[in-house]
Amino acid sequence: MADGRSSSAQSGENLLFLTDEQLRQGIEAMFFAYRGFTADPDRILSDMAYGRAHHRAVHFINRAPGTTVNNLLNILGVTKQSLNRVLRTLIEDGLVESKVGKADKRERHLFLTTEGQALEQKLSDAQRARIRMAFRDAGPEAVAGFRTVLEAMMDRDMRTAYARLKDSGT
Amino acid sequence: MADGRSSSAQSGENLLFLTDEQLRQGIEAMFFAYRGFTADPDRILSDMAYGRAHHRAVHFINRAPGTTVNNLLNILGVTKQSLNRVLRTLIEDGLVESKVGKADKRERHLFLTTEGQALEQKLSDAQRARIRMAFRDAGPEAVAGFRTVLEAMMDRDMRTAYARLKDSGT
DNA sequence: AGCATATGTCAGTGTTGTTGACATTCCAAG
DNA sequence: CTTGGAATGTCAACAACACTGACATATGCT
Repeated sequence: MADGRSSSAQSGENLLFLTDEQLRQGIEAMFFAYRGFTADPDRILSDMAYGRAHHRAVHFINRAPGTTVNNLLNILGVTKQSLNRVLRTLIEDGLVESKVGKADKRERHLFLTTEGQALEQKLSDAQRARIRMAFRDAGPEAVAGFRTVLEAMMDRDMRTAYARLKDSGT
Repeated sequence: MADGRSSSAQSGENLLFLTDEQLRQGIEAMFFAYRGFTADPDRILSDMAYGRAHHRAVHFINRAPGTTVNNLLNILGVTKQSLNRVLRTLIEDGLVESKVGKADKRERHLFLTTEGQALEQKLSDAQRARIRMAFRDAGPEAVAGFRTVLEAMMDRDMRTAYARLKDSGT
């Protein structure tokens, strides 16, 4: 585990894709790609008073309208103080509406206003355009592999959250 | 471009993997996976006075020993002030050594000390362990697709930086 | 009634990023 | 040799986003 070539070679099979060198390339690819992944929305947001955290909130509220604060907290994996700061500004600016729950009045259900939907569209369009191009260039098999690997590197909690969103989206 | 189903259907071919729904799932997969990607090193770093930026600096200095500050700046895509703060603490703590260039004495060439290499190992091992597991579970074809898509979503600059690193690693 | 849950809020702190301004060192062109 | 520009370092101020800890309020459940 210390020679830097631990996980490769000497295994009859074709495990060359598990070389430390290959892993490191995967790590660096992930690093560089994530920058591209966020670059377009970031550019749009930097002109406004919002940041990446607002984008994430708006994205998931749009994805699951009526979601509760607690649910959003779990998906985003941040503290309620951190989320609250973001939500407050979004509500003040009229992009998000917070409705008291009917069944359980402690809960707040979150919705995008028309204006909020407009922002979500704008950000999504920019991000999707890049991903669409990347997907198209890479082809369907590559995309399937991409998704498989990403799913395999999620934490358990994230994987279930991801699966729940995925299933609800049909 | 506004009906949310713009890029799918009506194209004789099998372009269902370019549906807005599929793109959105890819986006969410990327979001959740990146959290897993950084989770293990982040845990280690949180016990020390360092953060993710220190990890990145140490990673790339280890990757290309003797690299200049300017080169590192381009790879990391941050301002020199931001990088300088990180480098200063790493140098003060004896993890990184900065040597004045021979040919051009304005340049500083960066190297990891033994202690710095130890930290890099610790962080890399944690991160690689997860990626290795993900790669193994997904299999070589999926990994190839993963890399293809990631590369396709990089900015042009990042793609060349990535390629340069990749080639130098043989 | 009493405890737990869901949410909101205040105060403080840390990491990482940004701009802008300025100093130093040094190569290279005139 | 002087001057302009490149590479680097440093200082100050600030913003975004995360954290912890503490506390308040309203509500639900037993």
